[in-house]
Amino acid sequence: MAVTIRDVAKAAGVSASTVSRVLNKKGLISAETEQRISAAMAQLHYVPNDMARSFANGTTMTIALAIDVVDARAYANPFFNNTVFGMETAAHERGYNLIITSGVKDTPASAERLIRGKKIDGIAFPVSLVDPALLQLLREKHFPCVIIGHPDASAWNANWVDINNTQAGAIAAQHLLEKGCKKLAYVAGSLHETFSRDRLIGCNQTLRAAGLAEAEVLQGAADLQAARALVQALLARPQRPDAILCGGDCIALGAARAAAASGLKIPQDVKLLCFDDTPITEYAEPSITSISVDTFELGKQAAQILISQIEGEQGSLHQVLLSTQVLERASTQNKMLKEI
Amino acid sequence: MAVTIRDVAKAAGVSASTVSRVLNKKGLISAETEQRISAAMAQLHYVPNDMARSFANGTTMTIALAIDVVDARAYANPFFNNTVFGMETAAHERGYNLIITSGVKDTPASAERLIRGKKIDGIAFPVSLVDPALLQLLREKHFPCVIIGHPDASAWNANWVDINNTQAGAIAAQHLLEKGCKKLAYVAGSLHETFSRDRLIGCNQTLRAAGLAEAEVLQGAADLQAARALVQALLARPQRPDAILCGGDCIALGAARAAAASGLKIPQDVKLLCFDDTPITEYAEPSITSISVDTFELGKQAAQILISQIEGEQGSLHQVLLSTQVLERASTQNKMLKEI
DNA sequence: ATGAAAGCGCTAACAT
DNA sequence: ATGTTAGCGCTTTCAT
Repeated sequence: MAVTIRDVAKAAGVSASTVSRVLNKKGLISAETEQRISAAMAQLHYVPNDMARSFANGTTMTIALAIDVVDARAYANPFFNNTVFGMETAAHERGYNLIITSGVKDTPASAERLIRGKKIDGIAFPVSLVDPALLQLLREKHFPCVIIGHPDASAWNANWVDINNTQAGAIAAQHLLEKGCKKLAYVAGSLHETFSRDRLIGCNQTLRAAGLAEAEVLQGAADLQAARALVQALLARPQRPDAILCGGDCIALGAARAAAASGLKIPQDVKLLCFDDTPITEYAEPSITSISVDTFELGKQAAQILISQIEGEQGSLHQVLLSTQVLERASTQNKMLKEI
Repeated sequence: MAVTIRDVAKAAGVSASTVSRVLNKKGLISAETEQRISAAMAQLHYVPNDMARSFANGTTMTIALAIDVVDARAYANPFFNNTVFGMETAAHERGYNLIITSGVKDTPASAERLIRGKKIDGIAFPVSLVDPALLQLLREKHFPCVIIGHPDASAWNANWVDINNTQAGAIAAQHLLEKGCKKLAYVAGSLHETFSRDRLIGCNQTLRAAGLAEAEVLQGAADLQAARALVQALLARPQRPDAILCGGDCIALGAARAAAASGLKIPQDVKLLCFDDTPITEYAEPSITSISVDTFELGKQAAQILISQIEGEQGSLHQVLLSTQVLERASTQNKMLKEI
C-alpha cells in the first residue's frame, strides 16, 4: 500500500489532522512542526491520494470541456486545438486537470454523470452543444459552467466567451477602407450563423460611418467551387467591387481563382480579405490578409471563468468578447502606395 | 445532500451491498430484487458518486493523454486534433474519461501526481515526452501506459502505436513507379527524425526491388523558401528527377513553386507527392497527391491498448503500426494514360 | 497549536 | 441470494 497521511503523521510525531492542515495550508501550525511534517513528507516521498481528498471534501480540481466529435472532425477545426491548449494551460496553472468529453448531445446522461457523479467541478462547452435540459440542470445545481461561443437568447444569463465578430467585421472593413477600397462585397456560406451576421453588421457599421454603401452580400459559397462561381459572376459585372471579404479560407481561395480566371490581379485590381486565418490563407499565392483570432486565449479565458466560479464568486456573470486583429498579407497590399 | 446508495437501499427494502451489487453487476442477485432496485434508482434519480467509488476500489475510469503544449502550438499540429478525438471516442465507448495534461516534461511531478495520486488508471504520451524517470516509475508500479509514436531503444519494451512510415515510403514510391517515374528525389527538413528516415528506407526498398536507383536525398528544407530553393537547383540539373517526394506540406508547396519557376509542369514534367495530407496539399493548384494517415485511429488504438491493460492482461506488449494510404490527386496523375 | 473521533459514499470480505 | 461489518485516506468539527 502507498504511504498515507498517517504514515507521515507517525514519522513526524504528530496526528493525521495536523498533517492534513499543512497539506491544505488551513488552520494554524507552528513553523517548527510544519518543517518536521514537510521533511517527513519528502523523506517518505508522500503523494496525497487525490481521490480520497475529492471524496472527503467534494471537490475534484478537475474541469471538463465538452466536444462535438463529429462536428470537430468534419470541419477539421483548426481552432479547436488551441482552445484545448488554452484551457489546459490555464487549468494547469491553477492546479486543475482538464477532462475532454464527447457525446453530450446524444448522451446527455454522460455529461450529467460527470456532474452529478462528482467527477468535475465545472464544465465548458461550445454553443453547438448547448442543451436546454443540461443548462437547466446546471443552473439549479449552481454548477459552474461557461459556453464557448455566443449563445442565443436561451442562455442569455449564462457565462460565455466568444470572438468579437462585430469588431472583426469592423476592422476588416476599416483595413480595406484604409487601402482605398470603396465598394465591398461580402461572400459567405450563409448568414444563418450568428458569427457571419455579426461580421457583416460590424463591416456595415464601418462603411456607413465612412459614408459608403453597405457591402453587397453573396450567400451560398458552400465550398471552393461554389465560391469561385459566385465571385466570378460578381467580378464580371460592370460595377464590380474593389474588395471582397470572405467568410472562410476556402471561399477566399475560390475568390482568388475567380479573380485569376477573370484576368484580374490581386491586390491591384481587387483586394481580398479572409475571416479565417489558416495555413491555406497564409500559403496562398498571393498570401491572403486574414483576421487573426486568439483561440488559445479563448480557451484560457474559459478555464479562468470556470475556476473563478468554482473558487467562490458564484454570483457574477462573465461574458467576454475577444478582440481580433488584422494580419496584413499580400492580398490587400497597396502597390501604388509602396511605389511612392 | 445527494441521494446515496443507502437511500436506494431503503426505498427498495434491501441492504446497501445489494444495491452495490446491481451497480457493479457483481455477484448474484435475484431478477426480482434487481428490478426493484433499478426501479428505486430511477425513481430517486440516483447517480452514483464516482469519487466515492474510485476511492473505495482504487480505480478511476479515467485515462490521460500528456501533451506538449509548446510543441503542439508551434507546429499547429493538424494531427493532434484527431488523435485526441480518437482517444476520447474509444475511451467513451468503454465508459472511460480522458484527461489532457501538459507540463510532463518540465514538471514531471505533475504527471507523477496524476499517477500516484490515483487520479488516472493509465497514461498515453507522445514520444517527444518520453522521460526515462517517468518510464521507470511507470514500469515499477506496473502502471498502464502507451507511447504515441515510435520510441527509440530506451523504451523498446513499452507499448506504443505509430504510423508505419516505412510502409508509407514504400507505397509512395510504388505509386510513382506505377505512374512511370524512374528517378525519384526525396526532399526533407532533415533525416534526424526517425519518421523521415523510415520513409526513405521504405522508398528505397521499393526502388531497389524494381531495379532502380535509390532516391536522391535533399536535406535542409526547413521552410517553404528553403525547399523552393533546393528544388529549383535540383530541377535545373540536366539529369533532373521525374518525381519528388516531399516530407511536408510546405516542402511540397515550395517544390511546386520551384517547378513553376523552372517552367516545368506538374504532373506532366515532374510529379509531386507529399507525406503530410493537409488542407494545403488538398487545395494547392494542382492538388498534391498525399499519404493519408488515420490519426483518429491512432488515438483509438492508444486508448484501447491502455484500457485492455487496465482491465486485466498486464503481461502482453502492444506495439502497433498503422498502415497509410495514397490519396491520389492531380500532382501525380498521368495525363497521357488518361488520353488513351 | 494540536489531537481525537466521526464520517464522506461506496466496496468487499465474511456471514447467513 | 442477501445482510453485516469494516474500512478505503482524507477532512473537519470539537475538544484541549
